[in-house]
Amino acid sequence: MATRTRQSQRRTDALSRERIVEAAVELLDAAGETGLTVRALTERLATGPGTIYWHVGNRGGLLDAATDAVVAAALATEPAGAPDTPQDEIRAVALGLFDAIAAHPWLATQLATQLSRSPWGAVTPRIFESIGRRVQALGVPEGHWFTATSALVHYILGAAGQNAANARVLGSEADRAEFLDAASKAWEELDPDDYPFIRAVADQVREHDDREQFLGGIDLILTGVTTLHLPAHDPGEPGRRPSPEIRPGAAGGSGTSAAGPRRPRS
Amino acid sequence: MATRTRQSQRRTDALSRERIVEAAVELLDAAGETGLTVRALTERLATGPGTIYWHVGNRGGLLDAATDAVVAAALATEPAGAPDTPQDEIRAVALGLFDAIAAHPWLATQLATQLSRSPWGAVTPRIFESIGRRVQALGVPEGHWFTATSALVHYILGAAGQNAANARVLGSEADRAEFLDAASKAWEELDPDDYPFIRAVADQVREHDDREQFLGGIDLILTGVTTLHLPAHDPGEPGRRPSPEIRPGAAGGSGTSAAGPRRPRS
DNA sequence: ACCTGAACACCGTTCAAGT
DNA sequence: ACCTGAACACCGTTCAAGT
Repeated sequence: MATRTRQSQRRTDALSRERIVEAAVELLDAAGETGLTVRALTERLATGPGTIYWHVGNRGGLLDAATDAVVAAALATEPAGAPDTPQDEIRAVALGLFDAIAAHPWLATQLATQLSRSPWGAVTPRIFESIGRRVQALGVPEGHWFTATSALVHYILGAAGQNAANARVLGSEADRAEFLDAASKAWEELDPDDYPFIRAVADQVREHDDREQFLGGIDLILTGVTTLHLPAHDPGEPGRRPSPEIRPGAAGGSGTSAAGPRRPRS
Repeated sequence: MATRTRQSQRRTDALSRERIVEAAVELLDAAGETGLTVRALTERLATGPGTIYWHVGNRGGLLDAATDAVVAAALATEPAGAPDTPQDEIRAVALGLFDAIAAHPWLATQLATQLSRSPWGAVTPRIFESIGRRVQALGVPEGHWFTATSALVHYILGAAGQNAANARVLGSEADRAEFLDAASKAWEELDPDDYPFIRAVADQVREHDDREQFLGGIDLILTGVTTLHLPAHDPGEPGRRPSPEIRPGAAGGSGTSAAGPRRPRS
């Protein structure tokens, strides 16, 4: 399924922007960001560079379009039917992005780049909107909407990217233990005087389950979100608690584990 | 101070790895990641490409070294003297990275790339270690160390990167309102049916203060961290609260605004 | 409207040769 | 040990020319 040799037989149908983007995603999946070159695309689609530029502008536009397509597909898998709690929906959206980034590791860098180039580009608003709406639904006061959504989105993209980096190296499931072992070995080789924390945490990393760990972070932030807003709180100064009391049942807490994500591997 | 024309006069002193990295940082600051080319370096240092490769290997190594140098400098500015709470120290480290990324916008993409390529590279462990040690000091149970540190680090790098992207566009302080205005205008132009959340949040963004907003996110996560671990909690399943009760004063709460960061602009 | 392909400027990297 | 600079393979992009 990977190496369709399309280049020798002549195309009869017209080339479209979608077909070019599709081929770009295939190249990116196969060889990462550096694998997407105009020339490689040109061969795969049996055409000339001019065609690419006519349809998608330049390489940057192509990367944006590929990113957009994959993220849109991931976000489109909305929870079918059953009305979940906002927390569960946030977990579902987060896991959807987590899996998309695991399947397309180039997405991580691409999304980060897009966020720190033109934050109001094509894909980013979609992600913000999807998470932000659920933050609203949690009952978070308006003054915290942006902060809470930012914390969730940045964690999702960052943690998923880091996971994809690990996952990419190991291919088969058999390599997994070996790789994680090597990684935590590398950690343990760091100077114990300079890196006591990392050495202490190395064992946890070796034994953790990716998705469970990821969701743990989501729940941590959700707990912060639902805990932080107090009745007598001034929204004008977000994130500063004027008093140390915490209202217990705020907006449902972080998770009853209901509609919990399908258990991952074994 | 920017355009020292070093290229015409002959060097008398030997070239060192540090001088090359220093020049690389200058190029990156001036023209971003694409501004760092071996040829540009070659001109600035009045030497040939062979010299660069002899000292630093390849372009990737140069980028890593530049990132490492800037981040190390940012982390080295540890709180002098006064014994702060772990929360305040985390805020200080976070602000240090925030400012470093604001001063060197290319750092954001670079750190993200480095994290999602070899997460156990050169710089990343330093950041993890710096934050992780304070998470330990908060009294977080060992099972949550990695999750809590990940949430903080990913938020810090992601939010700082997004801020740097905004800040870069506007140069002078006068442009600021104009730019934020344009940005939130762009948001408001989005289809109201597809993007109700973003439209609703646009005004907040226009009026927010960067650093205050950033710290709000830190406090939100810190609240989650200190709230989530309950006495009767099983560390084996991180992030899932077995019961909806919340212990009030957990480990100090999120912040009394003591030792608060120097107030930003006006 | 859509496609071709030669051509251009630029890039990272190598390496034989110098001191 | 350190530096030079010509050379190579490759890249994104343009554009006159075709259908």
